[in-house]
Amino acid sequence: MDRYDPLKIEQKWQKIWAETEAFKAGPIDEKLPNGDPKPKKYLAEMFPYPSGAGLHVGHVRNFTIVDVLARFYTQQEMNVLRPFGYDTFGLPAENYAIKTGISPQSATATNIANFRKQAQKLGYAIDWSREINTSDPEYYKWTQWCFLQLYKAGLAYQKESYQWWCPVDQTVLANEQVENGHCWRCGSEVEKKKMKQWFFKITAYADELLDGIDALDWPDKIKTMQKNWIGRSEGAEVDFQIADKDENITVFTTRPDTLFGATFLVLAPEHPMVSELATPATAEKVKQYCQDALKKSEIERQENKEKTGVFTGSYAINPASGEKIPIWVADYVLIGYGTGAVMGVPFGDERDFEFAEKFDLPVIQVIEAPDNSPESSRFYHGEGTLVNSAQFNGTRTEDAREQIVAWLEERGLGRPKVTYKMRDWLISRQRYWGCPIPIAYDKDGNAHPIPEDQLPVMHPEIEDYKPDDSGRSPLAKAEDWLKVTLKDENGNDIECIRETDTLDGYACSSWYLWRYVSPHDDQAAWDPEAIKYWAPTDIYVGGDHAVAHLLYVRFWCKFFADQGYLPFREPIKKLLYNGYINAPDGKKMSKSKGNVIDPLEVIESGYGADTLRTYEMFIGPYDQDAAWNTEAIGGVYRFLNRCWTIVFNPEKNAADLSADDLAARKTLRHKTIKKVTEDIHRCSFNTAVAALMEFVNNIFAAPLDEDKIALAKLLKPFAPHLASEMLEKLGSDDVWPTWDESALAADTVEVVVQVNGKLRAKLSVSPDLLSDADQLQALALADANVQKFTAGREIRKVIIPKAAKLINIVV
RNA sequence: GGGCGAGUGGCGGAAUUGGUAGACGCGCUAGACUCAAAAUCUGGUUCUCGCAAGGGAGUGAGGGUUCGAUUCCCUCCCCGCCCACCA
Repeated sequence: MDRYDPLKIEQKWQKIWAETEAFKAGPIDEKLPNGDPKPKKYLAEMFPYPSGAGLHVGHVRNFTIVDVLARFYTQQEMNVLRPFGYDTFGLPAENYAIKTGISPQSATATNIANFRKQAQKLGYAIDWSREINTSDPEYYKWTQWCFLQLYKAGLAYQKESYQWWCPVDQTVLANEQVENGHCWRCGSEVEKKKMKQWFFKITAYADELLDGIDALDWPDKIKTMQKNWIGRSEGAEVDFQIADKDENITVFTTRPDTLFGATFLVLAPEHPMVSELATPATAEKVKQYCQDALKKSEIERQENKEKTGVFTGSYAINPASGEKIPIWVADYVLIGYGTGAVMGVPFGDERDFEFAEKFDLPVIQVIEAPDNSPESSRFYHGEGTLVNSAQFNGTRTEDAREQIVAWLEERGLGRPKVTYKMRDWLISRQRYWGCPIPIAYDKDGNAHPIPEDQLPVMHPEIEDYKPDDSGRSPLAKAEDWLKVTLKDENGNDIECIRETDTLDGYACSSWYLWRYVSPHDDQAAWDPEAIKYWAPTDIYVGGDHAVAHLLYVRFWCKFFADQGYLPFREPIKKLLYNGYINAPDGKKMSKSKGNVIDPLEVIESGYGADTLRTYEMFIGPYDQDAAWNTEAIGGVYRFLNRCWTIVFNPEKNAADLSADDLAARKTLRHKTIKKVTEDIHRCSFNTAVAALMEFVNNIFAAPLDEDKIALAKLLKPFAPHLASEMLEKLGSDDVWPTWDESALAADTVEVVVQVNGKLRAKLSVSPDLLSDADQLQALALADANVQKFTAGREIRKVIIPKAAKLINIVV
């Protein structure tokens, strides 16, 4: 007798799917049989970086979620776009090249081939005709085009500033790539370095990026993280005149109501006015302090919250009180936020209070807390009424904020101001393996865009990938490639040198979801008709990049919508943020710990791809982390084996069911169809699989043909090879089954009887009785066990809720 | 320090709108098949008292609302993640 042989079945169907191009998305004008346009679903995972290690179980979870949904919607006769691609630029390939001498181009090609082969072994319903690769000139030509659009609109610009610099990878990093003062890639401590760099002006969209978050069908966790990252705060700028000088220092504050309590000013060490404010007596000390602060790593600045600072020797005038107040320099003030200068209000701000205590600066109480407030009187940052604030005394702090700003504004000393924690996106990288920036410089150093008809700026092949601390990328070594002749507006030649920095990889991934709609288009980044039909992406699945990538895609979407290239302003309708799969010991899988589970080994050990896929869906809720359980996967295999037996083992086919059994079976079948359908809709994949297991346990001894067909159809998104084999044997199509509400009602229903909320009996009654409260109550009270608890007591209340088959007797 | 999420049997987890706590799976266990084992099949499996029928306890701890709370509210404990001198 045959046995369930997953590897044989899977090979057979993978071959059929490849030969028939089974998962090619339909045309954008595809019609239903009745002539209506076919509804579409566009699903995608966050495309992988194809590492040399191949797919890991985390990829499998991520891709399988997309695959279950893609197959589910396909079986529901929708036009499904389920593409796949590779995010190939980046440091690992380059570091590998430095170590081995194998070029990133060649390593990438090898890794892609391996990833493709592995994804095919998992039976994914991918439209392979749409494969993309960000380091392919056909693709990065259009990344460069996107850059030029941003450049033309003034949203790509150069600025000299202090930047995070990773001394090991020898490149600058974006804020988002610095984690706790360490490089996100190599983990080494980062430094600040002053350099001229390219930026995208993401802050131009700060408000829209923030305001759009609430309406997104995304996990709250991600939404909160994005909000915090943008970090909008409303306040005011206030100008403090420098004493005896005709110059101002402008500060940002969210608490203008406490202005009268400002007893000093503090500037960040990097503030441009610091050296000018130092007096001959303090100059040496100030200079020393600023140099030390710059040298200090961000770690040290963060870890050591003990306030430090130095007096500049200069004074400013508090515009409200007219008092002369000292100007200090301290590293607790950050140059990148607000104006890089703050007013010190020790009474109203804990940090300013610590600073004032340490350096013996005066504290003026400016807020009186409400009587019942337990706050200490030494400082208080809550709401209250103003004191020691001249004409504003007695005003509530909430009102005073507006009034004081208005008062300042009338006198030209201040204005309302909104600031953001989010900075512009630093995009230049001094590395080889990235998309070349399509810019060249003339002999005077002026930047010129490369004309669109000369794209792509090809990535030059070089021998030596090593970066150095020159601040220039290895591209500078490609001498022939460097030189380019451009034309000025009069048609005269300009000799130029190309930009040698490359683009942050996040730029490449900021638009790939749109490339998928027309991946081989050589006329445009994306086809306007195709984008109108397919985009925005309906469901996007990933477990990483909560802020960076997912914020950048939204930014580019809004930008290209403004340019008229996209007919929508949010790129992703629904986001599924899947959890990690950890090692059996609950720790993160890592090569060094030797606890990595290799999905290909799981498949080839005999379990097959269907078991692996189904197990990863069954392992727990998709959005929670889960630990791999080497034994539990056997349970899923046994389940699929039973599915196989039901269809292929004829001995189990003899059904000899009574009329009652047949009716109960019909109810069960329709219930299961409903449960699985609804569970997939709400992405509760683990309970959908559980419902199928329950169904199989119930029908196993005597399956009907209808049961087998329903089972195979419902199973197909999870275990597509086995289900296809079953459907072929059964001679059935794979159209998703529907349930009949009327078939869900069983002949008898169970009603639970509680006395004082405790379960005392279960009654089996006809469904008609559910609406007959009196008779139900009579039946319940007649039950022997119920009477044990009601005997001799007065029945005070009987509750029969509509929503539940339950009766609660209160005595 | 701030924000978010979570805490349910030996384990992973289920309970969708306040209505039978523990679905499904692992593990364990008894039986069938077998010379035997594996595989497979059929039962049992929260703890506890009881031969059983049945009783008592029970969703991190304590309190509250309710006829009824894993679910809602308050206080606290522990774990995980994210942000963190952002004025």
